[in-house]
Amino acid sequence: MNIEHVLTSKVIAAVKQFYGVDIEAKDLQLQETRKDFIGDLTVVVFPITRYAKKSPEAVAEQLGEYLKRHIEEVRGYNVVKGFLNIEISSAYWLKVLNEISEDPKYGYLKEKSGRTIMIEYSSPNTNKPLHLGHIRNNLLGWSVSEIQKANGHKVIMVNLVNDRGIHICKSMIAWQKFADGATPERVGKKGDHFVGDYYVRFDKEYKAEIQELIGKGMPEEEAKKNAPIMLEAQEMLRKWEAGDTDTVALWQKMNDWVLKGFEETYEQMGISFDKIYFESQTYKKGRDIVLKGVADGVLYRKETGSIWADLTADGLDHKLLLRDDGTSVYMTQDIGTAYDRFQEFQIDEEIYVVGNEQNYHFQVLSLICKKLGFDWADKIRHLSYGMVELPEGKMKSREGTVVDADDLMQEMIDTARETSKELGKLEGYTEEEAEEVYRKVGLGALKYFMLKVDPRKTMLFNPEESIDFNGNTGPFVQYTYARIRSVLRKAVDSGLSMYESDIHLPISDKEQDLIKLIVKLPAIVKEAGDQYSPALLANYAYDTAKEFNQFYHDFSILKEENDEIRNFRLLLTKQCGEAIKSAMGILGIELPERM
RNA sequence: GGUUCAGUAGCUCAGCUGGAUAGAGCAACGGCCUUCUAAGCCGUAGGUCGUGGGUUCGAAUCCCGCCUGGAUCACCA
Repeated sequence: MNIEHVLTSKVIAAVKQFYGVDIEAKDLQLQETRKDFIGDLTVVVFPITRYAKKSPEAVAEQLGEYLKRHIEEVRGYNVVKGFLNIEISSAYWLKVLNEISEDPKYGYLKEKSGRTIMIEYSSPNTNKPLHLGHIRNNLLGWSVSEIQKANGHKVIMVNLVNDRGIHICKSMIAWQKFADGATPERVGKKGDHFVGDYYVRFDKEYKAEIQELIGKGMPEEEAKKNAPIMLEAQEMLRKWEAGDTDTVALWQKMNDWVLKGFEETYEQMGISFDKIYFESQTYKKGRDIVLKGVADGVLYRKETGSIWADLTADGLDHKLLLRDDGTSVYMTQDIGTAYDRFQEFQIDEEIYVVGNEQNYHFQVLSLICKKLGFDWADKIRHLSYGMVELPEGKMKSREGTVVDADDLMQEMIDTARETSKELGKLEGYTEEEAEEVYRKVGLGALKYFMLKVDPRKTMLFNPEESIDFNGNTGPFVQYTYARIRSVLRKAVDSGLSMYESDIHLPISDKEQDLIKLIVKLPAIVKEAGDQYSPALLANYAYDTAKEFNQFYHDFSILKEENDEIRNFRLLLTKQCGEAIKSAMGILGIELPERM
């Protein structure tokens, strides 16, 4: 039984006894005592004052006395204004620490919730490589999935690859015209980068043609529509949709190159999927559902034949669902795929990890699904995240200010290598072992930097700062963990055993603070799950690492002469490492044993 | 204009289901390597929590107005 529950129930009992009023746990405010005050937990008594008809101080005093008498673990209390600060005995914290040490996967909930959550993330286009924005998406999607798993839910991670459309045709046309039979293998380039180059090439040619037409006196708008290369791309899209054999074969070949490239990127990033959907196979979906919606009178048809949803009653506009020619649009597809997924899987929730530029889309999606009468309409959820900006301003592919995902990851690893070598770390490691550490540190820096920020917020990615391994960064947490492992290795080497700590000596405040942080982990995992926010876990890992660093600095561990104290500190060190490992592991950040 | 998200130290971010004197890191300045990893630790300095009202014992946190910035409002995806 956790001390907070005990306190809560006893306070309720006391209020009942003294003031004859029944209050509920949620009306009670029990919080951690602020650092500047003495105590561990604080009851805010202001809300109780109105039943008691006494001053806040008197109420606090009365409750404090009661708690001290009735709860063994309560060692003492003090009252400051309306705050009752309760001091918990060291014995309690030691007991909890011992309990935690028996849990091999501390921080992960053991009981299965029985809930299944589907998470769709990444969703790349197959015409160019992944960039900085995708990195945030991928890391968020992955860590949120892991957080939900840690909360005992079953998670199905899916990726919906956008492998069709005019943008793909642009790369295809440019390749046909300018590649002269080149392939990624022959050129020695990653497939997604290879294809992306032709996408850029298309844009260059397209712009040149527009200028040429304008030079001949054509208005800009018209020139954009009539540039020969654009007409070719549109023609290619028509051929693709008609199932033209050569076009489909080329499309297949180029998509395979790109997807192979993506696989490498995903692997380097440490993410994966349970199932991959391709838009080329799903883009016609949803049509029947929409037509049924018309029959049911939920949707309406215009004279020209197109089908719409009227959302003006909800403060939104009219939304197109089927074109005049009867083909689907993006929204229609999403309705269709969602429908299919709820048919195929027993899922209790579906989360889409998509940038906030699509907030409107998802608002409309859930509204229309509700109108269509689907009972799963309220089970879909948009995990919206803000854009990633650069110090110089926005990323623009046309202006060449895009930060490429592969390049960035490599740059981070290179910097980790340089820094590590400069500091003369990792002596005695083989080249291979050292490389593994550089990889963990470089990627850890990137991942932590991205995940520590509240997903909803637009974030600024400063490449230089992320490579600076000081402060609130992944490498700092990793470094702390490496030191913890080092201490534990040395303990083993010198034959020190680590048994349960049943010391009766009082432990210091610093040590108690550290235990309290360790104890908090499961609550943080739960909260992160409720809020779909890895940021909480990242900041928790940092807080714990920082607290450990102070402890490490102030107290001797291995050199402590008193066996009981040394063993206690070793156990504390070990569990601190476990807590950090769990938190970082859930975020998808690996921890090196040395660095 | 409609919808929506945000605005906290010079910079990047925590804190937001109302609670005590608003916290970190970076940058600046000053200390600490004969002692378990100095990618570290300690200290100094830095704030009208965008703004004006309201709700109450109490507001960075909740409500309303305003200001500023982002996103979005296609027979694109």
